[in-house]
Amino acid sequence: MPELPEVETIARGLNRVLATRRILEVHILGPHAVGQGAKLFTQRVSGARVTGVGRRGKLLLLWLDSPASNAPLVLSVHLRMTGRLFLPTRGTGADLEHSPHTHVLLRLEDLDAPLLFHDVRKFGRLLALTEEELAAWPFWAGLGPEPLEVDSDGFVDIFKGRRGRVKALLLDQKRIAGIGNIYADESLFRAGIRPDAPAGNVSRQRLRRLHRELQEVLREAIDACGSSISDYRTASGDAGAFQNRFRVYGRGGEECQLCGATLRKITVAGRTSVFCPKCQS
DNA sequence: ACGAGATCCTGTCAGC
DNA sequence: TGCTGACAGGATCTCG
Repeated sequence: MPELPEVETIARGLNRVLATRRILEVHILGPHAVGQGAKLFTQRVSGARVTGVGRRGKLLLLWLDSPASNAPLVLSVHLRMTGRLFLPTRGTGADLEHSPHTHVLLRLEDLDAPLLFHDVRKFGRLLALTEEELAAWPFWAGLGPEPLEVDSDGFVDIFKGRRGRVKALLLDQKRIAGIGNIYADESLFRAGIRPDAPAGNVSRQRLRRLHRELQEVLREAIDACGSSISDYRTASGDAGAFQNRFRVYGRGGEECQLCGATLRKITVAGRTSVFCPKCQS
């Protein structure tokens, strides 16, 4: 599931290859993938030049100079569960160009391989927006701070006086952007906080530790090019490596690496959550 | 303000 | 072998 480190890895990889290139052709094979309708999307993206690729939360952002618009446009891509935006190479994903799960195909100047949007579960969406439209998009406007930019005090304020469970707040993109199930569970384990702890009951000191551990696990995961557990791949189609360093995610029933206790699996905020009953309180 | 549950979607896997 | 049901989860919605 692409979360902040995975989207960051894809953005960096795509930026190296796509920046300054012009999009020559737009092929929409699965119209559901384009939230605003295929016609407007194609009109805006065709002929546009990519000026840069970035990220905000879990959103992948391609900045465009488009002949269809006087002002810059942004191509926003939310990968949700199984979405991938990548350039197939001979070794990786070349066969996916003709996959029934490839919903958008972009041809760029001076690139043999097309840029593919591939998404088995069809939850991902692409939007080509003006900056005004982006600013007016409720999801965008409501995004919380970036976890690698928010300072300790700002982070602690997210939880202060709240009755919700600490993991539910971590997953809420309006409170803090870019965290999903993997990095919520991993950071809570490292900070010694149960996922179902009421946020208001967690001490300020412990929340400061969560801030440090969250930033640390995100940086480690970015350095490892993200976690590949099912469909996620980097922009060039390679697997990430952080899945080999999970301490709790996906390990329910196994022994805790720190104390040997059996890791418990519960549901919090509708998500499977794994934690150590001895190390996390 | 919060939580629980349903929704969307399909590949994978356990169980019979 | 082949079927069935559970499961995975990000965002959004409704209901309590």
